[in-house]
Amino acid sequence: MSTRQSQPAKRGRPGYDRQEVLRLAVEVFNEHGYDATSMDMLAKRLGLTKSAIYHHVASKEEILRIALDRALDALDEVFEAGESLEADARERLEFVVRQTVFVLAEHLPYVTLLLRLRGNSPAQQAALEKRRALTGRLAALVDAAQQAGQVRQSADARTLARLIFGMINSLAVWYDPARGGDVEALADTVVDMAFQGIVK
Amino acid sequence: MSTRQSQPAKRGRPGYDRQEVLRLAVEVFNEHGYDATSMDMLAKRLGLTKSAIYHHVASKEEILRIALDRALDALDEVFEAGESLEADARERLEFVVRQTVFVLAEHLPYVTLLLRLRGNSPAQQAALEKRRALTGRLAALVDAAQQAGQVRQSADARTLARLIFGMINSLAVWYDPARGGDVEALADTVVDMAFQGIVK
DNA sequence: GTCTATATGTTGATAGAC
DNA sequence: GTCTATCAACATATAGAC
Repeated sequence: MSTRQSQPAKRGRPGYDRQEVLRLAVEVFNEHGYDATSMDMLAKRLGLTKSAIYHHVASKEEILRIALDRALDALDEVFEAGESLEADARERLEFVVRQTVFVLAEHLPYVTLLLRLRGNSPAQQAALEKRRALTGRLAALVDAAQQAGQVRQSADARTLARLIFGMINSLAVWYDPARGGDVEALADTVVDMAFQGIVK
Repeated sequence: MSTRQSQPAKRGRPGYDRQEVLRLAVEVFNEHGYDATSMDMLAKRLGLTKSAIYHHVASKEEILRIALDRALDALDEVFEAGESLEADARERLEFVVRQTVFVLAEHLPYVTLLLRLRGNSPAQQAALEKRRALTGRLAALVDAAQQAGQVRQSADARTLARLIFGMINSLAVWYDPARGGDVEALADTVVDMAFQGIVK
């Protein structure tokens, strides 16, 4: 993952690398919302001055861009893997739903940030566009399962996809990795809820 | 609802009442997020200056408070009605799920605002607290249905309640009252998804 | 009921010393 | 790699004229 392990004990001045700045910045963004977070709040969390942050990153927006890419890349990988599975439509769909839960749980802060965007800047708009694309891909998987007679057709694929994502994405609101623990069980619950609702 | 109808044709100066200021303000809040919305943006939407707004409302936060109350009151009514229904646990739960969809559709901008809060101010924190209370009440309804053997017990009531709300609340992200149209059908879809997933 | 003008603080970002 | 000092822009809100 990271190219170098952090020093065993970093005393005195922090001496942050970009990874650590990113991690803490995303934490603060999620506490107050990206727009409501000032560079000074970031500085206080890092134990630095505002100016010092600009040694690590070019701008507030750059931090956001990198953080969003991390979430989007992880989600993209899930679809990539799911769509190329040698299995029937229902199994491909189930794979994507289950793995998306794992991505949410594993990269929770980054995905949370993604899910709360309003599109107030270029970086935000680009991310929202990619989110829409993912919804489209989920809808395509649902549609395939409908064509195969494995999912009921009383509702259209896009609506079902949105409701499924709605369920999964709600994890960002309430899932606490520190407490929750058993992600496998959670993924089972989500898959059960989704499928026993849409399977014919 | 309102104590007086607006004039048939208001030419020239707008002459807003609080209702209209509220409606437009919530619109702008939802476009950019509450925190990222300045009084000047509100002013421009209203076709007034910043100062003029303060004739209608005491502060930016007051607008938020009134808007949130509107959403919370509507949701509260649904639970009040559902909990006092003379029916079995499953029917009470279904009633609340269905009616909540209607509330979302009818008061969409106000509920959307509520669902996007981060707790950055007293008014926001108070609203989040009330939201948590509603989740608790939904969990209680799910729990009752589990006790009655009408809902499977492989997952705990709170998790199921959160997933159901996650599904419903996602409407705020994608439902477009101008296009969508048939709310009855949508409510049916949501109820079907929720129940055929959790009924034993 | 809206305006201009202003008070007072905060914003993201830069310059330049150490 | 962090600091102090500073900038222009913008924030919420108020005072007082019309």
